[in-house]
This record gives sequence, C-alpha cells and structure tokens, in this order.
Amino acid sequence: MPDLSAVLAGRLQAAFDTLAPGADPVLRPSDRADFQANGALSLARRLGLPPTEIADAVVRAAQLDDVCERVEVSGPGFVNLFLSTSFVERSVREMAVDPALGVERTDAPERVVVTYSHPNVAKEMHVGHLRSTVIGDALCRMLEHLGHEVVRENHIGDWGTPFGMLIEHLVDVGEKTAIAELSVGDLTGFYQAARASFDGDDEFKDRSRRRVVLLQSGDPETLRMWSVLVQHSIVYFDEVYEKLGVLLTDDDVKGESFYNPMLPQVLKDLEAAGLLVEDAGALCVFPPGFTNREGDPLPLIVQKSDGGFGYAATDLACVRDRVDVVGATRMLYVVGAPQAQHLQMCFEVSRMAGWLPSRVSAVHVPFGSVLGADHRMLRTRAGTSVRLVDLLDEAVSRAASAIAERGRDADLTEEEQRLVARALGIGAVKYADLSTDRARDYVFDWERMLSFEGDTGPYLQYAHARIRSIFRRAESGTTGTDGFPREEDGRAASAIVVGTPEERALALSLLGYGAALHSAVDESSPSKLCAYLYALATTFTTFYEHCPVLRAPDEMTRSSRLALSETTARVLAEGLGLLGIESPERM
RNA sequence: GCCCCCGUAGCUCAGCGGAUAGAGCACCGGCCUCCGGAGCCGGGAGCGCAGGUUCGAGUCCUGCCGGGGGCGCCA
Repeated sequence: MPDLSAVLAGRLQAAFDTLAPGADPVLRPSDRADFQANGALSLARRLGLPPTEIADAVVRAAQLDDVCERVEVSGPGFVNLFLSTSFVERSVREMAVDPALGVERTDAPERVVVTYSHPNVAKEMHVGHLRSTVIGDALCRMLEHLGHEVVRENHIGDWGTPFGMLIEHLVDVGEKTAIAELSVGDLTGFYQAARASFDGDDEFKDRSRRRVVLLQSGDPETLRMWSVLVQHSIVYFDEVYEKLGVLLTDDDVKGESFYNPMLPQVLKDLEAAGLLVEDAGALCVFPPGFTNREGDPLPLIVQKSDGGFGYAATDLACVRDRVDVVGATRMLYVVGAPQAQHLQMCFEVSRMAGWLPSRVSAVHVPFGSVLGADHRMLRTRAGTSVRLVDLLDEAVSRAASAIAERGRDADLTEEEQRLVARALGIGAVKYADLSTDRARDYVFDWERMLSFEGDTGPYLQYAHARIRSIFRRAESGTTGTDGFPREEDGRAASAIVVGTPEERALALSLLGYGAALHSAVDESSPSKLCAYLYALATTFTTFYEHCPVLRAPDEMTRSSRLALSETTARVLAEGLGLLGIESPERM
C-alpha cells in the first residue's frame, strides 16, 4: 500500500507534468486543509504566469475525485486538499489489516555499513559511547526494516601505543588479577593504574615502549597477552550492550587491529597514486580545501615521523575494506561531531585515491554532547566522566521506584515488575537521547526523561500499555491480530468508520507512519520518528477522551474504534521497537 | 586567526522556503470525577542583532554578537 502522501503526490505530479514536466508539487500536511500543494507559486515565475492561474490549471488537470472531497485554490496560489472520508476510511483499513502497517520497503535496497559504538579496550564506556551506540542501533533497525541490508561494525580501539603500557601493567599485576578487574568492569582502575606507572616510572615507560615494538612485530607472547586484554574487555562491552538492549554482538567487532595488516598497502598505493608528500618527517596527503591555523594546507598524516601509523591510515583502510570486501554502497559513521573534519579529510583522500567510487556514499552522522544540568559536559560530582553502566543501573532503579510509587498494575509479579523497570529505565534514557536533533547537545535530566507526561519514553510506553489494556478488558478472543473482531464471534466489523473529528485526526496520524519512518531513515534522524510517535500518542489521547471505545454507541462503531486503537498500539510498539525501545503489555 | 555546529516562550525542545511560529514542563482559569488521568478544554509569554535574496525568510546568503567544538604526528 503506497502511503497517503505518496498517492496524493503522484496524482499532483501528473497534473504538474502537464504544465512543466518534473515540477515539484511541494506537497505538505497543512493546518488549513489535510494537505497543501505549494508548487504553483514557484512555478509561476518560471512560466511567467500568475500563480493562481497555475494553481487553477493544476486543479483542473489533477485526478483527485476518488481521494478528495474538496480541492480549493486559496491565498496567493495554494492548492488545499481535503481528503474524502471514504478514502481515509479505506486507507486506514488497508493499513490496519496490513502486517507491515502500510510501510513500503525501499525499491532501491542498499548494503549499508553502519559503524558505531566503538569503545576502547581496557577503558571505560561513558556517555559519549551511549549516544553513538543508541543512535547507531536505531539507524540499523530502521534501515533493516525498510529493506536495506545492514552490516554493523564496531570499530573498537584495540591497537596502538597505549597497549605497550597496558600489557606491561598486565605483566606487573598478573593475568589473574587483570582478568578479574576487566571482567567486573573496573576498567578505569586498570587503565589509570597503567597510566600512573607509565607517567611515574621511567623503567616502566621503557618497557612499555619496547612492548609496543614487540606487539607491532607480532611477537607471539605479546600478542597472547594483548588478546587477553581484548577478549575480557569485549566480555565487559557485551554486558553493557546487554543492559542497553542493542543489536551489537561479538560478530560485529571489527577493531583497529583488523586493519593493521592493510596499512602498508594503503601507504604504498597512495605513493603509487602520487598523493603522498613528506612533511616534517611524516608521510601525508594534502586534500584540497583544508587549512590549518596558519592558513597552510592541512595534512592527513598517514605515517608518523617515527614510522608508526596514525588513525588516519586505519580509517583509510576501513574505507577500502568496506567498499572492496564488504561491498558497501553506503557507509554511515555514527561518530561525534568533533571528528567532522577528520572524516571529511579521510573521505576526500579516499575519493582522490579512487577507493571511494561515486556510486558509494560515505556519510558522517555526527552527534552533540550529553550535558549536565549546568550545561557543561556531564560529569560525576568528582569531576570524572560518568560510567555508562552506572548511568544505566540508575535509570533502571529510578524507573523501579517510579513504578512502585504509581502501582499501576497490581497484578504484576516481581519478575514482571523487574522487566518493566528495565524497559522503562532504559527506554527513558534512549528516548531522551534519540528524540532531540542529533547534531545538538542535550541536557541530561532524570526527572524529565522518566516523567510519564510530555515527550518521553515512559509516556509512549504507557500510552501503548493503556491501549493494550482496552483489549484485555474487552471480552477475550474478540479480536484477531489485525484488530478486527473475528468472524467466529459473530461480529460484522469489516470497515473503519471515520465520523468524528477525533477519529479523522487519528486516522490521518496513523496514515503518516510510513512517511515519518522514511524521512527518519533518509535523514539518519531517529528524532523524526520520535516526533511522529509522540504526535500519534497525543492524537490518540484526544480520540480516547472523546470517543468511547468499549462503550461505543453501536457495534460497528465499537469495532471500528477497536481497530483504530489496535493499529495505534501496533504502530507505537513497532515504532518504539525500531528505536530499540521495548513496549511492555502492562506496567 | 581560520573552519564546523548551535542561538526559537521562564525551562527543555519541534518547526520540510509558504498563510496566524508549535509541543511538553512550570504558571493562570474552567470541565470531567466515565474504558487505568498518557485527563480534557482554554489563556499569557518567543525566532540573538543588522543587512540581503524572494511574491513569501525562524528556515537560504553576508556580516556582527553569544555558546560549544576543531585546527600535523593521541584516537
């Protein structure tokens, strides 16, 4: 089922094509009508005709009889479209009986590599990783849902100079102790102890430097110890992912070390392409358009003056691997905004070297910082960055007390309450993160994100649970999964009736689901989907207040409203699911 | 100094070049006390500043002001 706006856009496009082929109808939802097409105004200049004349011509040429009850030209040349009730009823019924809820899968499936999360081995995960992980996870779910093939990559920091120090620390404390610390998640302690030795002990520092060389040269014992650090850190990361409820698994781990063997070839091919320039002892590429503090060309340093490879070399190898081996047609880098310039340079150099053909897109999906109530980077009282696990545990425990206070559903077992607390707490954190524009910083506020009122995860989850409760209250077995009463119950509900303004508003809101999802994916902006779901939930509330469902005046109205309610619940559950947020049946 | 992002109501945020800039919280006034108050209805209050493009600018362009970030061997 093509979605509503697609149907209208198609009809209008045909009309516009008769006047000026390819002219954009500029179709938008409107508060003056159901939809408004503003294309006549911009076309007026091109054609040198009065806009109202063009609008009139469009209305005459457009075949809208079966979908609109009224079409008017108003103002300077707006075309206002008022959908016919029968079309709305027909469309929303199609949606209600459609397992896919009317969402069209893409007609141009791509292989999309999404790289996100990327924690560092033997280092704590903090709120910065939260954003990347949650946003990346939502993007993967949405892309897959629309029919794209998604390859998740967790580019963990598992290579480089810090490992000399970390391995020597491992040697000093013994593997048993090290493993114990890492697996309970005391990564801060481990890393800081290593750092302290490195900074305060010259002998340790020397050993560390030698250890880096051993690691680089592939010394088996060094590699074994390195692997201990990596494996046990991954165990810990998995615990965090488990708490967070994201899709990432060990199979998605493709860390810096994976690309290490490819780095000499990167250098060699850049050299062969004539792009490599030696500058101050380092081997660099100078992509055009980037300058430094002094206004001089800014280099992407591929090989440092000490002969080691920097992260630029690794990122270039990533591009090659993703294009040549993984076969990506699109790459999304869910990486913090501060990396913008670095990534632009990497992409540019990749293009110059011919590693990133024009048919493959590489997109930085940047995000802002998480701020505390003081509008500065979120920190603990001690001034250290907040551990992600602590934050998640606090979310769940705060949600648990919120539920205990409210005591919504007394029938819940302890185990069910525990699961609900988890869904609410984690959902609240995720929703708070996903619902604001990615690019902006956002203020982390427990009170607000856990509130059952306003644009929050718990509000949407509660809205969903309340709708489900309608069905529990209705006689059991009266509805099938499509929301329509079953034939065997002797009820003749096969149609949706859109009589009241509230029913109409709800129907139109439901019909906007597909468009909202597509725009969220097109713009890599989960917040678009959040905004849609919130609007749907509030529209439902108004409907629910004004239109009795179980006590509807007649059977036909009742079954129609049940179907609208059920469809709303399904959209909420599926939409939240695509954001990585659970929707408990009861809470 | 240059580059990037951001400045919208008291607070937190939406706003796709289109008509009268929307929510939530907080505040004020009504209503419901009925399917789990996610209550419902109404009210006050705002686009950092100055130019420009356009029939039309919160949205695009330029310059300021303010906040954050980046700017060669950490990743």
